[in-house]
Amino acid sequence: MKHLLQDLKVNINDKIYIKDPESSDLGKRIIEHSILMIQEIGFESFTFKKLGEKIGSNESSIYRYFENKHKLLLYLTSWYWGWLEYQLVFATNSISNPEEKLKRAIEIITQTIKEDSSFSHINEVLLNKIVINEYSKSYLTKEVDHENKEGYFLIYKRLVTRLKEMIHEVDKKYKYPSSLASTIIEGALHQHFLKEHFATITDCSEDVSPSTYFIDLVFKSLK
Amino acid sequence: MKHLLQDLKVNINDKIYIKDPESSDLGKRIIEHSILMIQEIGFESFTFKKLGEKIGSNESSIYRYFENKHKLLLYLTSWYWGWLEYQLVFATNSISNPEEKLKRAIEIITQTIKEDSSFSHINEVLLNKIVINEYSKSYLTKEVDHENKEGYFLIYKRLVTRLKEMIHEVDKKYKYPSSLASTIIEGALHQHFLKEHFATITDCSEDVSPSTYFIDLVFKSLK
DNA sequence: TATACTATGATAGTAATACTATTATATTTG
DNA sequence: CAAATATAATAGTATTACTATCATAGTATA
Repeated sequence: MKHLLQDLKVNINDKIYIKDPESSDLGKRIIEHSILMIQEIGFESFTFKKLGEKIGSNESSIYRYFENKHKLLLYLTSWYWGWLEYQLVFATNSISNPEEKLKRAIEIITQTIKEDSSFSHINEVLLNKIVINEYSKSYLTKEVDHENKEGYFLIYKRLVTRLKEMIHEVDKKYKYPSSLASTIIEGALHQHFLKEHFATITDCSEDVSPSTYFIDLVFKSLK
Repeated sequence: MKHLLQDLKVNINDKIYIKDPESSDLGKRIIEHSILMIQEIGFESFTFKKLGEKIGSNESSIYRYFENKHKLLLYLTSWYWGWLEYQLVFATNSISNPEEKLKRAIEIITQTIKEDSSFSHINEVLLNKIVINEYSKSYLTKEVDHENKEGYFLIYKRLVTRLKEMIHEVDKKYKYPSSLASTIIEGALHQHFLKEHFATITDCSEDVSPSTYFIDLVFKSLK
């Protein structure tokens, strides 16, 4: 799979950035080190000034790529969802049995990302952790309706819709395929968070993965 | 019910505040107007200075009640979960049939808060909206483990645990009662958010309430 | 009734944040 | 080689998130 993904470019809404970070060396360093830094100190403490110092560049140069750190977060999380969508399509495309296909899809979506894949400057393991800890902040804002109209959440919504369609294929009479799909995707992030920080209110642990729980939940609901 | 609740005081961890806002007129105005203001302009734009201006008081006086706006958010959301816990216990206490009890519990937890109840200075309708839009931000921080140890999320975790126990009473063999309980509570907030802002990825709407969806989901999973 | 204590308010000040603007310099391209 | 472009350096602004100090009004107490 690695070499196939090598040349894949996740297509991100170009209103999210001012200058495409994939188009230059500095841009790639911004992406690479913003992931490391946000994971390390958290999104609230992260600033363009600190990032500039880290990559031996200047605050003002980073502002030429992204309007502000909120847009950078939208970029990173869009990239993540786009990457996950690719994993999903790639892994399920050849499966014809709808139950098997859905099961595999849930596994992909709820898994803990374990190893680095082929994008040299993007660490998906850390990016997954950032999504768990920060994704909600990208849409829980007063600007969400406007940003949604601009298409900033398109990749995420497309992923939910893909999952919804797989659910529908398994049970055409099930009444809440969209809600179930959005519950799986958001709920998986939440269970991963609970596992790390509020272990008493989840059954997920070293031994029980969110995948196991969600597969059980979904297949009991269908048919 | 109203007069019964009248004298109820939600018991909040006293490390969350410096001075109990329930103990003075200024304190109550801080709570009342912070709810109005956070709902109006969002938590990010909300500042103690603006709040001071609104209530004809001073920034420095508000700092005598809360260390910072994060702690104020913890206070407001703890109050909300405490209030909801009371609603839950009150409404389900007399029900002996476990299925009925659980069904009623899910209804309480996933409902849209519709009318003002008896707390004169606290608007639960707006507070519910704040919880939907801002609650995640209170725990998606780098300080979460420390604050959890201090007991800042106790009421929330207790509510999840109560729901978990009700699930367990319905199906003692079900393997994921905690995860299911936390999924319902977090998922309900999420579905309410989607209904308002991302209607295409939910089945919840004017006609279909999150309650309907979650009751279906839960009872199909049990027994 | 004097005084002491408490709550609140007013003012000032600080470091950091989140930018914008301008100018300088290095690199690429035509 | 000139021109265009990218990046870096520097400076400056308004706002935020506080802390500290002092003044004052009201209440409790001796």
